[in-house]
Amino acid sequence: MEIDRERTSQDHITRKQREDKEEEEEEEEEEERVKLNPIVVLLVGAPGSGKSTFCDHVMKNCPRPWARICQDTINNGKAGTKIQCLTSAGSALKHGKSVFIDRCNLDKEQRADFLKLGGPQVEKHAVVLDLPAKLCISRSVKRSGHEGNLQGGKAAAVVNRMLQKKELPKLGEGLTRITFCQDEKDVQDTINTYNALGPSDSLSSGCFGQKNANAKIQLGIMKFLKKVDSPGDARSEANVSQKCVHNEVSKEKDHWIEGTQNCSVPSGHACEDVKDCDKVEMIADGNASDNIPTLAFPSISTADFQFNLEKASDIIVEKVEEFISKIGNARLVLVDLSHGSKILSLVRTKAAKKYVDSNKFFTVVGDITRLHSGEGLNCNVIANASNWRLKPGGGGVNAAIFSAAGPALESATKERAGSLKPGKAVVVPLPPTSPLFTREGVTHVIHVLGPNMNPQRPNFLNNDYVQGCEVLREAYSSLFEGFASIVRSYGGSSKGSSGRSVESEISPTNSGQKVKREAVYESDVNKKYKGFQKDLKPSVRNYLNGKEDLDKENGRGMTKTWGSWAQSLYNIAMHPDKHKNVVIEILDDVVVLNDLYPKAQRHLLVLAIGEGLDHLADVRREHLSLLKTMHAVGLKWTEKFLDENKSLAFRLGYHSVPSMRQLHLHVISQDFNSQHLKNKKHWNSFNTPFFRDSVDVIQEVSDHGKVVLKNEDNILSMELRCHRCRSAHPNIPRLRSHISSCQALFPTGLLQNGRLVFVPSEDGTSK
DNA sequence: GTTCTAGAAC
DNA sequence: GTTCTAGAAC
Repeated sequence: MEIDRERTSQDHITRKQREDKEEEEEEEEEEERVKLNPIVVLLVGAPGSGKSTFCDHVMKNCPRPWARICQDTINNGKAGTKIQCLTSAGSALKHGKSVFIDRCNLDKEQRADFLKLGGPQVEKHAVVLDLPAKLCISRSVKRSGHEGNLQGGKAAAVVNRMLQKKELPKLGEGLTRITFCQDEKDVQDTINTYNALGPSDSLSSGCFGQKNANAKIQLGIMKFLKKVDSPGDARSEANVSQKCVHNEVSKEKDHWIEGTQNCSVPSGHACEDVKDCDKVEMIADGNASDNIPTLAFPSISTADFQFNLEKASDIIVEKVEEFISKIGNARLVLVDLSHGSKILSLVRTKAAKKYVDSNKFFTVVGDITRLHSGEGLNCNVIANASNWRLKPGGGGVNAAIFSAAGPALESATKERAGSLKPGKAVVVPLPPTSPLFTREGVTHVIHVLGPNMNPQRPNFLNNDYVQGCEVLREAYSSLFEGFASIVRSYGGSSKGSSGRSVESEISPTNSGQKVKREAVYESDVNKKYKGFQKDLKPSVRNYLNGKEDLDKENGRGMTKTWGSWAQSLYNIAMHPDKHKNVVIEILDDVVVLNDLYPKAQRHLLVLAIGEGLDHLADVRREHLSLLKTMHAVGLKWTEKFLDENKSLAFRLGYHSVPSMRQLHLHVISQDFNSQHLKNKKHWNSFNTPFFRDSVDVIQEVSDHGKVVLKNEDNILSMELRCHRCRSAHPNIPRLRSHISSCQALFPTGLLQNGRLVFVPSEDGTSK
């Protein structure tokens, strides 16, 4: 009893001392912890993605103390549990060590407990090693030391399974910083970042390195807007993008109208730019309420026709100066889509030097087909940098204007002229039904053809700038004269008719409009080219009859050049009757043939008959019924094949960027069982977004008048994934072996909207 | 589009 | 040594 009491008392003292000591230690630890500012870094990645290697590199070189919590080895060198990892990590944090959580952490649930470690005061980072599945598989196979196929296959299966469940981390989970690594370079950069992290340093918060869907869209927009700056741009692009970043993706308005006198010469400062913005808005607001006859024109010949920019800008300023005095109060506006446009900046500088009146001539960054709706600038006349055939197509301004104006412009143009010579222009009154008329208030389009310095285009001048400059001057003269004739014909006398009167005369509701229009129809400019049209028709006919030498004279659709080997489908489309050995069906608008190198049991091509339809990029609303015909013919053949073999499934679609010229629809069974399927490009061209389902193409053309082609550069060299279960495979032979037996249901995306054509099995599934 | 082939990857 | 890819030529 006595002894017991004594012991109890001793126990009490010991416990008390122990508690005090622990408290002291905890306080010290806390101080140490605060001083060391430890962080938790979750590595996120499949086996073989390089998580441990990442940790090793950082722990070797980074000056702060680290603990690596590895679930694979936490149990005395063997795999342990998540609880063990959490305990161990908590303890390391208490000792002021920063912690690497070296486990896959691929889904949110797996990460959640680790994100509670150390409470909110401990920063949580994620480093996502999102490397190609193929690389992870091959590394994990290698690491296991078993290179036999069986082990390799197992590793692949494990990695695949994990990657399919992968949920990329988000800041909302409780992370303060996320770094995404998609290749070895990203990994090395991230290692360097963490190596440089001293004991009390911290890294900035946010997401880094993510190339997510959003980023792609943004890139697409940037490409679309040609925001990729050309080298030697007179303006600092950094200034420009900072200046108006709020406008870049959303609607662009006003700010981009830059008066010549406000142009910032070579080294513009940000503050000047802001000033410009303010000034510009003021001008634009003024414009919105008035209706001064205005010609918006693109720089002629400097884009696709590769005319020297310095020389072109001299000529523009010279010709503008010459005409500005002749056209009364009318205005000329040089338009370019690109913010960093060199031609605009050259012209602004030169016009400013010559004191060209900035009320009568200025430059605008914007879409020439949306100057009213997009920029608040009323332009009743726009110029088109045309091709000699005066047809839609090609890229750039010509395609944009024809597309925005709708078929009305093409027919109205046809009435005026059939073709155009370099240096000439043709004035085309825009029918009031055209969206350009109703939406943008454009009453006339003036097609103008400039000199060509591009060897890939018709009438190449072979660097002869003496002739080139002459033709370019002539082109601007023809253009401005055409514009002057419009201004005159609307009673806008060269000397000071009011803008308002012009507006009233050309208003769509005005009954006098037709008469006024007729006046323009008979302008000199037009008479001249009606004759010319007859002259050139025979050559056009020759061209249509297959004289391929004339191919190069076709100024449209020339953004892509086709090698001689790429012409066979085109030749078949032009002369189906001469290719009866390969053609299995000839209809009015389409030809059907088996693919010469089928990539599946059934693989045929429905080929469009008709000139000027090289590929999807040429497709416009006017081709909608052709697209539907092609689809219907494809479906008809699919049904025939399904009658013969109900186990097949088919997709009908187009390659975004085909190798062979002439629009062709692939009808292909989804077994992909073919000796001709040999490489990544073959696979990915049918099993990534590079393959555009016919139903989607039809929808898109119907909605937008054309196909939006996102040119993702590496899409054809992407990793190989099964089109059914989406598993990744290291090479073509392995992939083929997998798809020969994969019975997974097709992804839901394919089962929607009739993208996949098949005979449903009795349980209603796609097999 | 395919074929050919050097050389990387296994 | 064999398999596979990727770039050039056509």
